[in-house]
Amino acid sequence: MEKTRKTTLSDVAALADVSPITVSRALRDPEKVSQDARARITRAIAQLGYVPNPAARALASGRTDVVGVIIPSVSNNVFADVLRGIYDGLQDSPLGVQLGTTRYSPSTEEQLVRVFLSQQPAGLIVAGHDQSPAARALLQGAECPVVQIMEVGPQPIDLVVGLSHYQAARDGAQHLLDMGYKAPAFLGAQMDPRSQRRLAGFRDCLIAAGMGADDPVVTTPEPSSVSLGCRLFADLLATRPRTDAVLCNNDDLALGVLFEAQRRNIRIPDQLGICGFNDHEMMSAAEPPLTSVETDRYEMGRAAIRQIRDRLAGKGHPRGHAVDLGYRLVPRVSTARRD
Amino acid sequence: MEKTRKTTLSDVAALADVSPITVSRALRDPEKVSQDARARITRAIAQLGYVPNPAARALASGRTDVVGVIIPSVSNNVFADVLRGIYDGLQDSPLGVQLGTTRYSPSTEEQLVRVFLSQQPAGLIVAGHDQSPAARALLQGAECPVVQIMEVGPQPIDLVVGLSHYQAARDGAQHLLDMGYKAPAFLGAQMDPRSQRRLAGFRDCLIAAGMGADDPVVTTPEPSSVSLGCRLFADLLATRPRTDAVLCNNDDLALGVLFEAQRRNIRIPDQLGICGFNDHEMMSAAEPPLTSVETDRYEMGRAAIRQIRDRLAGKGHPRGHAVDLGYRLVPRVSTARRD
DNA sequence: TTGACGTATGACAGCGCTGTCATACATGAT
DNA sequence: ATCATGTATGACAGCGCTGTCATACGTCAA
Repeated sequence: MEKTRKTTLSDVAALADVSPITVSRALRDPEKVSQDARARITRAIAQLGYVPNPAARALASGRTDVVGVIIPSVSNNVFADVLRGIYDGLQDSPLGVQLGTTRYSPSTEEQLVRVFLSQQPAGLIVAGHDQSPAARALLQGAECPVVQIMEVGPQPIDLVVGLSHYQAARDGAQHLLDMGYKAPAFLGAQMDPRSQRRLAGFRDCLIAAGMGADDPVVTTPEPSSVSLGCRLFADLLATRPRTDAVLCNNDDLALGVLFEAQRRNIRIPDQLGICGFNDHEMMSAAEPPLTSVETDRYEMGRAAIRQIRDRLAGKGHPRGHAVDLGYRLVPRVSTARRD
Repeated sequence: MEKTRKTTLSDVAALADVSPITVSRALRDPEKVSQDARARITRAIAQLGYVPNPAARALASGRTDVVGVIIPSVSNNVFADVLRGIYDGLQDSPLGVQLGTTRYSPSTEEQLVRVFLSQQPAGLIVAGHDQSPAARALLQGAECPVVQIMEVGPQPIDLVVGLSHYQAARDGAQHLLDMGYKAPAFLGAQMDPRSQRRLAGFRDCLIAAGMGADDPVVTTPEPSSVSLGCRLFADLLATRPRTDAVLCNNDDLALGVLFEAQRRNIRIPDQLGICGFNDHEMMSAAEPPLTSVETDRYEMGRAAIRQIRDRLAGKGHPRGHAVDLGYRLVPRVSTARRD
């Protein structure tokens, strides 16, 4: 490993005929440096191809330009959309992203929180409200802004951007009843805490409608997929053949249900109503188009970053501030039963 | 910002009654420290809740425990799978991930390469072979292992894990001809360099079959989606009504074609053959199941990390080593034309 | 003229860790 | 007894930057 002796601040300073501190200031706070010096410094930087060393900056200042993002998984397209929002929100800022995935394990999450906080990040984004007590304590003591995303809930750690999964699912279930379906069921995979809340919303809707005796629910802890939607729907039909509608925990499952119904010549929406969750782009393209509960994952990421940037700029919201992004039921043909 | 004066190596050293250097060694190279000292140090660390400062380590050693990953987009499920492989490959290692997205822009990519390299990463993973000359030069001069993923190609920068998109698409096109389709077309979105290579494979297959005169290709630079598949297919039918098969640049488009065909009562596979690309999980679940060219995105991520870890451990492959993961045509009902 | 104040710049020390070299002692071969 | 070798540990300096305080020089009101 031959060291090429990277150019440093001092090299730039020497060439620009100022002290290193002035260069440092010119980089971070150009206002504070005279036009003249700034011009010479800029030229010297270009000439030497100087690139600052983030580790040195972090060590000296105790801060970094990295936002930690801790989510359960990258292959869930919900989080892919959130990440896209995060990256777009970070445009034209010096901030970068360090990403960690928990695989839905609270202990992994706790470890990631510990590691990320040790890097003294500019901010931290974590998914959900179900951190372990130790992780919560760590986050509570963090010196940087912390944003919990995906869900609004009681007892925020710091900032929150999300929606009520309970209400969203409850509205989805109500929609099925409103459209005249008599025996709706719930299909769920990957039953993480948010999925549990959605299930609770479904159940409470049925109870409120006087249909609480039965509990038409098929779930599995397996990760969600379209194939799994096919299988769960098959299981559902085997045990509850009179089911006439399904509220799916997410859109992948809903798509699987559609395919399985097509295979069995079950007519959508007359014999079976289908409602998904999140309103992924494909839902409107399907044949027939599938009803879903729209959530704005992209905006969730953007808003989270906005919270952090505002806070860093000193004009942010105080602790406990929550943004409820809401949701929107998007009725399509798949639940438009003709009576 | 009240500073709580983090506990440092020296604090641990004092408590364990050794010098700071011994603590440092105990952390990085436990073999080199006596049983006895190690036990005392471990106890002291636990007692003080000591967490190392990565910035200080990076500054002193000139290295970090971060692997930079530069990909075009996170919302493309191809890259989501790759990322999953990367994270799984990083299990039980001290390495973390810093993720950057280029949005398919070479200049953004170049900037990310610059920024990431300035952090002196443990390794760098970049998608594709189409970096700008400046980015290539930077990567060539990098002191860390660099892995180009997705695609095998000429003139690797360092290490490569990928497959031939040209060949894969050519085989997909040949499959359509083999199944008796007479007028296959190509549908493409997001025409990045890899897509261009796939298109070239399609074209060369037709030329080899003596069908080169016509050029049945509909593409758009828009990002891919299921809805876009519907639209491109509609466009295709409008201009080339005699088309009897489509090779899609990816699975999203293929799904869109399926839905649009269903809407128009076009029978799959007899009136229309459909072949996707990547073989995303949903392809086998569709009705009818959709033929696709399988690529192992997950393994691509894992293998890339394996290359880096091996290299860091000193037992890696030399510069220029390429792993061709291949591909596999998975024929399903959507191309099983009955003659 | 004097002092108060604002602006541009610099000196100094130190952030927490590791690379390098040195030291102390034990072991075994000669 | 002598030396080479190996093992466990430590001293020292410094990685590249920034926080803090100090300095030099102007400007303006009294």
